[in-house]
Amino acid sequence: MAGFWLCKTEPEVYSIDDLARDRVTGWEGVRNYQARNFMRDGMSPGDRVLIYHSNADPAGVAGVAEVAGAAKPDPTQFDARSEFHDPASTRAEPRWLMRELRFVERFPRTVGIDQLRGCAALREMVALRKGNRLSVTPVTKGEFAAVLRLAAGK
DNA sequence: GCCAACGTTGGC
DNA sequence: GCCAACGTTGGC
Repeated sequence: MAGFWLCKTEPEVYSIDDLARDRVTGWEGVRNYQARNFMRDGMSPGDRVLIYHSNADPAGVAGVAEVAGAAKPDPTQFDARSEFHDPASTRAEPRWLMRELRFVERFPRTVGIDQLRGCAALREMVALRKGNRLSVTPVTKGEFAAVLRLAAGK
């Protein structure tokens, strides 16, 4: 049974269009334990991922990716020049993990946060809950389908 | 730029 | 283990 997720990204840093160009990318820079655990223990190859543009105009879900590989150490944690460098992490016991994500589709128009909040089927979606800041959150099958319907203008 | 909400850090 | 201080997120 495939799973469904939502990953946030700031499009000025890395957008769905960048993913469309790259086709596959390592989803680096996740530095929150709960989000890491979702990537490590929750995700499986083939899972579908809503790509959410945060700090953006418009903010909202811009497209879909899929999980393309096993969890592996995020190389930026070992890079002293990276903003994601973690001097407390070791190669023997890496603290931070990432997944490869593969581009699936870009929506014709970003499904804005107002549309998401206005959709009854998304009322319980973790990413929309008050105060939620996790960059990786689970999505139900029904929620995923509802976002695709909004993207299709239905 | 503001600020609510939340996670992390570190002194004790 | 508590919790105040601090840093970050992200919508507006």
